[in-house]
Amino acid sequence: MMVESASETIRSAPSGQNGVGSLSGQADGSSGGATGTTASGTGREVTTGADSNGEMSPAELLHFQQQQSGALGGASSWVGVQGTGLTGRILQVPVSVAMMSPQMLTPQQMQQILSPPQLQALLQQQQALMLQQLQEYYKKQQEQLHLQLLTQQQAGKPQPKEALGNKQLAFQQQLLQMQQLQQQHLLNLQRQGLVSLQPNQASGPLQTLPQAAVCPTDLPQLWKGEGAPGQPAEDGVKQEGLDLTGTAATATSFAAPPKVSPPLSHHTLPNGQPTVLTSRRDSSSHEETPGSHPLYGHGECKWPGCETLCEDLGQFIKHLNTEHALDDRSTAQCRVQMQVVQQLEIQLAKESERLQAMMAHLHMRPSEPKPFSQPVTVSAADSFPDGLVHPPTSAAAPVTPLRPPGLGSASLHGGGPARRRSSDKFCSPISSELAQNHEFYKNADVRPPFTYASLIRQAILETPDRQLTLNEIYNWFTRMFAYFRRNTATWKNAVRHNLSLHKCFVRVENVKGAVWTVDEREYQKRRPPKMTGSPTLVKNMISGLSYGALNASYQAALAESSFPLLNSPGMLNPGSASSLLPLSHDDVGAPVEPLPSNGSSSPPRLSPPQYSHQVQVKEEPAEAEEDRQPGPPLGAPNPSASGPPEDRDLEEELPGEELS
DNA sequence: GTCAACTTAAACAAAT
DNA sequence: GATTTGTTTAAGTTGA
Repeated sequence: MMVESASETIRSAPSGQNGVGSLSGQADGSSGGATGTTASGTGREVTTGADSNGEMSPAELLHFQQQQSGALGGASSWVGVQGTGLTGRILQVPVSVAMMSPQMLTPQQMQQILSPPQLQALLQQQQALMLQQLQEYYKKQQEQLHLQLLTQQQAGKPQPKEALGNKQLAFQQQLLQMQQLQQQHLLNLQRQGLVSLQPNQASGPLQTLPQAAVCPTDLPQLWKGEGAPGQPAEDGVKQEGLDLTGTAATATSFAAPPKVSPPLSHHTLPNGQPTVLTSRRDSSSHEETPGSHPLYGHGECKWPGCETLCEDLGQFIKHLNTEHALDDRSTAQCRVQMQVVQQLEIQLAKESERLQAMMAHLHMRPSEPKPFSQPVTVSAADSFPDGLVHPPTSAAAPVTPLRPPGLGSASLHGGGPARRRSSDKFCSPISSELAQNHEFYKNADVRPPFTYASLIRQAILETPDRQLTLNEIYNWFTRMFAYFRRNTATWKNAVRHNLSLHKCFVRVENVKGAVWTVDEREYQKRRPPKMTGSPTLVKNMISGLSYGALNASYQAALAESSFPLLNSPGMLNPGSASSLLPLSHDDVGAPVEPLPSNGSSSPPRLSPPQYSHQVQVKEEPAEAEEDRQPGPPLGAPNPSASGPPEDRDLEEELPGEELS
């Protein structure tokens, strides 16, 4: 299908289509096509801008910038998905081809048709053409900007400093993006095997663009001393050669995982991201490490594009002073590296903003933006949810309740019957857990780490009269959990199954029809005897629930979840006072699912009116508690009691009762 | 390895 | 007759 489509596109390409579609189709389906569209638009826009007289309104400029951002976004997505060389190639090809039109041939086809020298000549010609257009465009833009500045100054209406700065910044970013496109284009060609970059093969235009990118303001010191803004520093350009190309490759390869095999060229990509970091250190804390050098590591020079082996630091220093002295070439390389860093910072800001938006969307109460360099640390004293600080009523599964709901690996769309085996019986009180993470479950498509039985029980107990129809139970599930808004047939069947299977759920006929109630005694009977009866086991559980273990588990879960903002107070605050129950042995030894106030430890308090005409459908077991439970299923509301049922349960649930 | 709890799926019947 | 509700059985997984 895709092959046919690609072939069709290829055949029709000469009639006017660009080559993006053909390559996209040939390579891959969706992703390539999408990127291709963006790249195509960018290329078209660039051409239009270059062909025009250079006049571009702010709106057009913004549009152009957005398109460029889109193209870069495509590159970013390539960064994200680039697990294989093929994928990266797929997504990158359209950018190249969009610029290589109108040949309308895939690189492979061109390789078949043309000899390598012809290919290189062709590519260089195209690059030169494209870059010439770009240069022309940017020169005009720069002139226009200068003109505007002058005009505004002469008019005595100086534009607000901030506006000017923004404009220049935008312009700078635009230039940087174009540079990246250019560099990526080169890298694409390398990856496609169309270009085997040799040290002196970096064409002039490839290097002149950075010169054009020189902005009259906002340039660091290193930029000074270069040629006047807008005037290419030809000397520096000519000397850049391979090293600059290598740096350019670095600029694009910072996002490329090392898995991507280097291009056919024998010139390997030098230092990916570490180069960037090294460069930053180079400019900031260079002299703070006398015993080492940020540009020296693993016995080789970390200068972008260098990788010269140096036996020791002395040799490296010597090499550094000779090969990377303060000259035009080094300055140009440093400049490129700065641009790389700037671009990365811009990208970081974008991603950070995106993360904030995502968190806000998920109602995760985004905290103040944190630098990503900040490690995710959880202070056990102040960050644990309340249900976590005190041993959450059970020791058996400390991790599960600690794990921010649904963020654990086992609960995220996990497959298989056992994915939710974080049994409710060993979890923190479901109601407190739900209360804490209500918004999360409500909005995140995450399976709650509770059993159907516990959820059904919770649904019933949440109602004032402790009874629900089946449909109301359904509604509660869908209302409380985004997860249950899909696969309705499955979980509804499970709900019905659980209602029928467990004796703790009692069907009651009343005026409304059939409703379901909870027999807490039966529910508690589901607990494993060993959990309630064995003091030794309880002791072990207590020891197993040491604070440190909790903390470690939670931190591990957090690290696993990659939701650092869950540490925000909104998610992990100590919780309400009601849930901050003392860490009593009762909690530990007691059943995980706390008994409601009308549980076994206390006499049945209220008999809801509806129970007067109830019809006990289910047959109680022989040892049923008719003797001790004269009334209908326990689960009747306790209006007099304050606070969540489980809180009362924790207080009232006595081991003695549980042992029965 | 066994057992209990749990999940999922499915079939079936009764009620709506 | 279609849908909903309720029951039951079976198979599989997991943790104790």
